[in-house]
Amino acid sequence: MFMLIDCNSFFASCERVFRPDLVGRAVVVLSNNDGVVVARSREAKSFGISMGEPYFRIKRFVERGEVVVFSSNFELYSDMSRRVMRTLEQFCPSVDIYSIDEAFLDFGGMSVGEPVVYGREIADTVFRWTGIPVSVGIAATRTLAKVANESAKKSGDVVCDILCESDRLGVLREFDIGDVWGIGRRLVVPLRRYGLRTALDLSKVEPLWMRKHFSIMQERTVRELCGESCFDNDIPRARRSIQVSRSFGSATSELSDLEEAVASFATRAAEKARSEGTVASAVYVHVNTSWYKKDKDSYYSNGTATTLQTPTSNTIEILAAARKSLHQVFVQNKQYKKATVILLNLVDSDLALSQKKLFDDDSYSLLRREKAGRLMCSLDEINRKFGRRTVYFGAEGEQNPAWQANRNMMSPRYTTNIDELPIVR
DNA sequence: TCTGGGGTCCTAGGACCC
DNA sequence: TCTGGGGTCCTAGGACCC
Repeated sequence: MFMLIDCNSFFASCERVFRPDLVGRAVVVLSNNDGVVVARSREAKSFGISMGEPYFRIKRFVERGEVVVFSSNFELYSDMSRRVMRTLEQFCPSVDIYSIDEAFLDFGGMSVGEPVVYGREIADTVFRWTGIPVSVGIAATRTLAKVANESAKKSGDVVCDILCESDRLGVLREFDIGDVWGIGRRLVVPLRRYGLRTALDLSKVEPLWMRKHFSIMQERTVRELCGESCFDNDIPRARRSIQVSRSFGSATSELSDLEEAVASFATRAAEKARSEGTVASAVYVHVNTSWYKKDKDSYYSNGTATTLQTPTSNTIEILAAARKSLHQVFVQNKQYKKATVILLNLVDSDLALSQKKLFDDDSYSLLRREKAGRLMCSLDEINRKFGRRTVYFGAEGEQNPAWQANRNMMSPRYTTNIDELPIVR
């Protein structure tokens, strides 16, 4: 038995926890740079605001006071997510965090009494302890648990249980094939051509036919819909890449601006790698102009990777590689709107070091690497203790440059910053 | 005027090996 | 007419997820 716990309108719900005056009102949260809508409360959905809708198109609602809008406050959402996940751990020994707002509880063959009652108890507790409303889907496989969760949300219930055969068939029959987990926009088109409309239709397809015409992933989806668990023994592997990218507040054609932006992103990526104990083998840098500008001929998008001689998480080495990549893709007279830095082929740093010792007996270079490693540790420690950017690299430039993203409507970091705690009068 | 960020996996094809 | 068999590694592109 699996339970999928999914937070309702997660980012919007986080904002409402500290703004009870917004309960019952239409709330939306915007992406970075206040670009598009990424979360909507139920009330906002009823205004016809869709996911990914550009902000400027819904601004009129905001100006009329009908919709309340927030810039994204990831520090708050990450902390609230952590609280929700901690709560879930009280209820199941195996909590698989699938994204910032959802987790699979894997009960295996464990008995929890009446599943629906247990599911409701989980939802009640999460709400009482964190203020976040959740929906619960219960089924024999992860894909079916996703279906059940959607179904609960659609019907306005908190819990949907499709463990028994008749419930499974009943829900699948009403479930659109395009909403099935693993069936995206592109696959829906050919599937419909074969006459498949609902999740039930999909579940009746011969799995091997599915593999032949699509891929092994879709074959597994079909099996999962029939109750055969195929995604349950995923060993949580360390991620293989780290990406940091941002759209700019305003476009720039200056190499020096891009150098600063890329250096900032590369620094952030290296910090992430160190915190996870991994080292990168290559640094990929990508830049592009705006896709939406009228003059399509001037659109430019290009990226390239620079290989590191020895895999590393040392900011100094990563900065040098990122700069080299940037210089290879930069061209004059383009209005750059976004830059991306990706650390590629991440491997465990201890493993990489022992290999290096095995094949490289240059003790001087090893000593230098060790010293550089201690320097990075000290940087991280200082910034952790005294706040981000207490010490930083000159290459990152000053605070608040032109390319920095707009985030003009951000709520306080209520739970993570001592100066921004909510005040109760 | 104004359009996000961060991941994963699979497949096909080419280069190369014996 | 007919053109081996079995592998690895890498990359680009396409699909998916939230």
